[in-house]
This record gives sequence, C-alpha cells and structure tokens, in this order.
Amino acid sequence: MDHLPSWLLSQTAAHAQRLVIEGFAAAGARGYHYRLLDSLLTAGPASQATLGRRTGIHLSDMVAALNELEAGGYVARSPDPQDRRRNVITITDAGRARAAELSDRVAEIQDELLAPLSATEREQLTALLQKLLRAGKGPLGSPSGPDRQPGRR
Amino acid sequence: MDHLPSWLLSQTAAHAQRLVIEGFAAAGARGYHYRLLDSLLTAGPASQATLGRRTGIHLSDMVAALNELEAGGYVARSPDPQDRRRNVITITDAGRARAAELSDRVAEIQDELLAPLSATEREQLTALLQKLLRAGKGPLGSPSGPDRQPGRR
DNA sequence: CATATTTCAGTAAGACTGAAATTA
DNA sequence: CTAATTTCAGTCGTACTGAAATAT
Repeated sequence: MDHLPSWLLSQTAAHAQRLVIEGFAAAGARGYHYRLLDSLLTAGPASQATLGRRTGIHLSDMVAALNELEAGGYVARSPDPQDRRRNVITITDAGRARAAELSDRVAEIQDELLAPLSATEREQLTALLQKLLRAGKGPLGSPSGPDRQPGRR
Repeated sequence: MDHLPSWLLSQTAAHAQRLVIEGFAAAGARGYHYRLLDSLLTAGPASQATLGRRTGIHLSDMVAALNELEAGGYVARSPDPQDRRRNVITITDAGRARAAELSDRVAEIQDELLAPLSATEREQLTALLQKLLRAGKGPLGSPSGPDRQPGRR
C-alpha cells in the first residue's frame, strides 16, 4: 500500500493541506484565496473564466471565493466594457498586502513540509511533480493566455 | 505558484484521485474500500480501531466504509469475545476476489498516472514521497502493531 | 443558431470534530 | 475513576455536475 504512488500522493497531499489550512486559518484565509491573489499579482487582472484556467479553480467555486475576497476588500470586481458577459477582477492595495502576508505563511509551510528532504531532494521532488502535472493536465498544456477578443460575427 | 511543493502535491494528488475515482466508480467502489481490503489481506483481521491506525482512515468514517463492505459481503463483522468493545473484521472469499479486482484497476491507474516518468524517475518519486510521509506522520512513527490485550486491572 | 461567461443549487470522497454508549 | 472502542451527527475545504440567465 505504501508503494502505490497514487496513495503516497494522496497522503502527502493531505499532510500538506493540513499544514496549509492550519497556517491560513489563523489569518481567516483558505487555499483558494492565496491561489487567486497570487495569480492576480503575477499575471495581472483577468476575467473569472481566465482566472479559473490559470489557477485550476472551478468556475462554480470561483464565484464564492471572489465574493469572499471582495468582501475583504482584497479584489475589485468590475464589468468589462469590451465584453459585458465578463467581470474584470483586479487586486487592490489591501489585496497586495494580503498576498504578501499569505506568501510568508506559505513559505514557512514549505519549510515545515520539506524539512525531511535535502535541498537536492526538494528540487528533485519539485521537478518530478511538475513533469507529472504538465503531462497529466492536457496533451497540449492549455495555453491560458490573456483574455482574447472573442470572435465577433 | 507551480514552484510551490504544497501546490504541486495538491494538484498531482487531485489528478491521481480523479483517476482512482474514475477507475473505481465503474466497479461501484471507492478508495476506502480498497485500502481496507488490502489491509485485511496483507495484515490480517483486526478491530476497527486497529484498521484505522493501519489505513489512516478516521474511526468515524470507518463505520460507514465497513457497512458498505459488509453489505457487499466482502467483510464479516463479529464481536470479539476477548474484548466485547471490539468488532473483529475479517475478509471473506468474496472480499479476496474484490481486492484482486480492485488491485488490477489500481495497477492500471498507476501506469496511467506515471506514464510521463521513466522507471528511474518513478522510483525516485516513490522514495521521496515515502521519506516525506514517514517523517511527516509522527516523530515516532506510531507502531500500529496487532491488537494488544488491554491492561486488566 | 452556437458559444462563452457568470451564477446558483446540489453532489461527492476524503478528512475531521464532538459527543454518546459500552466495556475494560 | 480513566481509557479504549464503536457509533452517530455534523462540519470543512476542495472538486465536480447540471442548469439557468445573459451576452457575443
């Protein structure tokens, strides 16, 4: 049983998630919040659909997660004048501060999680997981670029 | 974001779990069932509490999972005459067949999951996850041996 | 017409908390 | 008394399905 990669992944992921939840709970945050703020910071404002593609968060979960971030003043939702189906999500100054705060916690969590591994082993693990993920997600890797103008016809 | 080990673990584990759920759904099973049957096969009959320690399944979830296995005729629950608080869980012949069936599916799933990795990389990944898990679970590793006679006083 | 986006209601497996009843 | 075991009722974060409403 402890030779099955799928089981090992579930268990280590559960362990990692325990640490994340524990680390974020004190700040009243959860994983989705950090994922979204980080994506907005590093890749800029985007529609909810694009955010979903970038972060792997389901569009149906996006609504509630953004509601929470908006209620905290960490992001702003504004209608896109170019495409009135869309909301443009922008990070606020408070959101930037929040992202920095959560980023610190995340760094601590990685250290705690990876404590049993050497620096070389950590890099190996990261590389292996990335390889697994990139290949597993989709044959073409789903570009997930910036919102493009939809074909007007 | 895709440099954070905790995030990579969540994502790869989610991917693995999609495969497992998909593979087991056709057989009307879920992960807990396989974990329990495998533990009964390889480590023998046990009380529910011991099974929980061996499989990492919560005792509060154990009840429902064993109910399901019992309803399928895969395990038998019988009171322990030595300690009337306990149930002794035993795998049946049907349970052994079920375990073999699920085991085949699990093997297929590992192949699909690990397809992007070479044999050496698969071993590396397994070893790294094991190291992470053993160190992370508990400083002393929680022996989880066979049911011992409780102190009679 | 088909497609994309946002939203809502509900489901699911896994992991957990808290408490009750029984027995050691 | 304390401690262990089984059971039940519920919560939680993550992930997903299906459908509606709106706009392209």
